[in-house]
Amino acid sequence: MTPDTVIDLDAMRAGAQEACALMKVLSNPDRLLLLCELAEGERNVGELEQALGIVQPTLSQQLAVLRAEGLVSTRRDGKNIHYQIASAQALALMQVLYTQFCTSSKPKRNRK
Amino acid sequence: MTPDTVIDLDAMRAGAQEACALMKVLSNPDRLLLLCELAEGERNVGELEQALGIVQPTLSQQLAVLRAEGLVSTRRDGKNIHYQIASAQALALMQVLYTQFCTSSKPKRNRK
DNA sequence: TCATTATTTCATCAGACAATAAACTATTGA
DNA sequence: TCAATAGTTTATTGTCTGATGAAATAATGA
Repeated sequence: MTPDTVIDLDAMRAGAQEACALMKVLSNPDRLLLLCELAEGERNVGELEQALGIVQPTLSQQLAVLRAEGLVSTRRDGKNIHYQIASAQALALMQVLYTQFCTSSKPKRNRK
Repeated sequence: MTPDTVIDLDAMRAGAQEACALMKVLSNPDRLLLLCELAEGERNVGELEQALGIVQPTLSQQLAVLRAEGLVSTRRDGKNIHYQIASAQALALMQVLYTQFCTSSKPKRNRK
């Protein structure tokens, strides 16, 4: 009875839902910067704070979001907690974003 | 006076801001589906409604968002308004999302 | 001009998100 | 055990988003 299109729709919706979840996490400049930084290697919270200039509680809050969504994983080393990217999909997306927004035309944007 | 890192940060922030704007638009399942559908070619509103099963006002509202962000453009033909994708960046992203979330494992999608 | 079809806009309300401050937990070293 | 450092959690509040229903606009054909 139900036509193919309905089946298709369900599959599409499921995919969209999943993709959307990732988009949501990436739709915050701080989180984007965090992933950018982490894309270059493991960092602890202090390093992230210093490199990106995000105030501590905000930073921690956004890291919590990344953790909750499984985009990063952590490793404790004494007082410090080291973060690293844990999602191949996120990494793939970040790569595209990088080539689209950080390398294209714009020569050397030096503002201010 | 201001160290290099600050310059870099500004550039990074600018890029993140821009990328973030696109992520925001993509972080809604309906909009994702709309772009998915449009990625296959021009469609008018009625076709989109039928293909995706999104109720009219919501559909129109989300199309308005896509328009406002310049991700789609329109063309009127009598009573109908045809939509098409107008952003190369969006298209690039959609492609990655498609391979990441729609091709893996899941069977083939053969629409109507 | 009037009715109809196609689409958009407006208004309302509930739920999600972000910035900030304050409190809390864990680890190390004295 | 106490103080200090590194990070996280909680609470508050203002803002943004999205779903929905109702009204408005545009084009066509009778």
